[in-house]
Amino acid sequence: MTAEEGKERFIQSWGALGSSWGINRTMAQIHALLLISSEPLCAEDIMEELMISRGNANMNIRALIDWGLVHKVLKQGERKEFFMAVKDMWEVVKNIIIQRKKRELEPMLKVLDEISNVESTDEASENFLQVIRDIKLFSNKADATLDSLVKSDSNWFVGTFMKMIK
Amino acid sequence: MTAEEGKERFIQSWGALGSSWGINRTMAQIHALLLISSEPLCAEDIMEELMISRGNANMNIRALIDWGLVHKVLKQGERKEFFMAVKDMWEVVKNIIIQRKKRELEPMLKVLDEISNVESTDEASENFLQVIRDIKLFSNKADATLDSLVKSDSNWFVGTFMKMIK
DNA sequence: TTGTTTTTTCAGTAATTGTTGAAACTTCTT
DNA sequence: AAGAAGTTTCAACAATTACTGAAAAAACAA
Repeated sequence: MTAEEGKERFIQSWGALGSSWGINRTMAQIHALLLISSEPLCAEDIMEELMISRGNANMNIRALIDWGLVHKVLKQGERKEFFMAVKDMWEVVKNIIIQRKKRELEPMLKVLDEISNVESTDEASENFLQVIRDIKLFSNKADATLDSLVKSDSNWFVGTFMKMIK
Repeated sequence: MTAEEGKERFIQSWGALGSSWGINRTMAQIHALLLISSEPLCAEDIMEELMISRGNANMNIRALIDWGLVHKVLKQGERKEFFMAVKDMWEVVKNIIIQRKKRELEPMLKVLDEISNVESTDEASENFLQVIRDIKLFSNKADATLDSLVKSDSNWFVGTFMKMIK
């Protein structure tokens, strides 16, 4: 396999992985492309490499910046913007956790709180409340755990965690 | 909020949550419905409650069984099948981890292995290889960590983990 | 074996989600 | 201020994904 084929393969796989996690294919592919690029790329580079339109490129680049996975880079003497991916994997995963927690886990916790105020009348609604309480308990633990995880450093994950739980 | 409204709310939210994680809305809604039901339900119950077709119900119930999130229950004297969700949240999350690891993480590890065999010719492909190696290292750690997590028990998660990493 | 009930499959269709491309906007330069 | 370079927006369109409903298959009963 040549380097060129390897890159192509990686971009495709990363795109497919994104897809199955609710991240659109193109956004994941742009991320992959920037990850493996040694130089910051501009919108045109990305459009050309992935054969996508300007609008598509722009929207997905903004989304990546929004997720904290890509940074804007200004080259002196150049007017246009260049983009560079955060390459530290721990940083990448941390940012994804932070964003998804905020966008998905926290709203769910809010809903669970609201729901757990229903008055239990019969056996069926008693069961309902019990399930909601369990999920709430579990979600709160997960929330707290993710907070700690995000605060801890890469070394901790790569080095210590496995010994602790083995 | 009445119990009925609460249930409705929960089913909708769980469906939306599923959506943003690459799980189809209906599958997540069926899961929600079974979670909060005190009795096992049959296909017709589910079709009626969620206003979906028989085909849709059937396919998504099978998928839930496939993921280990729902079990088939046979009531004596009844010919048709009934379904019951696994209600222990730890068990639910564990099964989801097992499945997604198998379906997504492991194939990605395979791809990374293949890719990391490209010969490095120039500076650009050297950078490429370095990124791939980093991702591989990180993914292997994640893989091992998830294995341990799945082997550990609920109590560990709910009780001990947070103290350890604080 | 034949009829009845239940489950499964899948081609066609519907709904959702993602993409394009051109116009509007912004920023910079002279 | 006018033009050039670059960025953003979004209505129309395309691609993908999900759902339906009816027919086939399977499971069971008499």
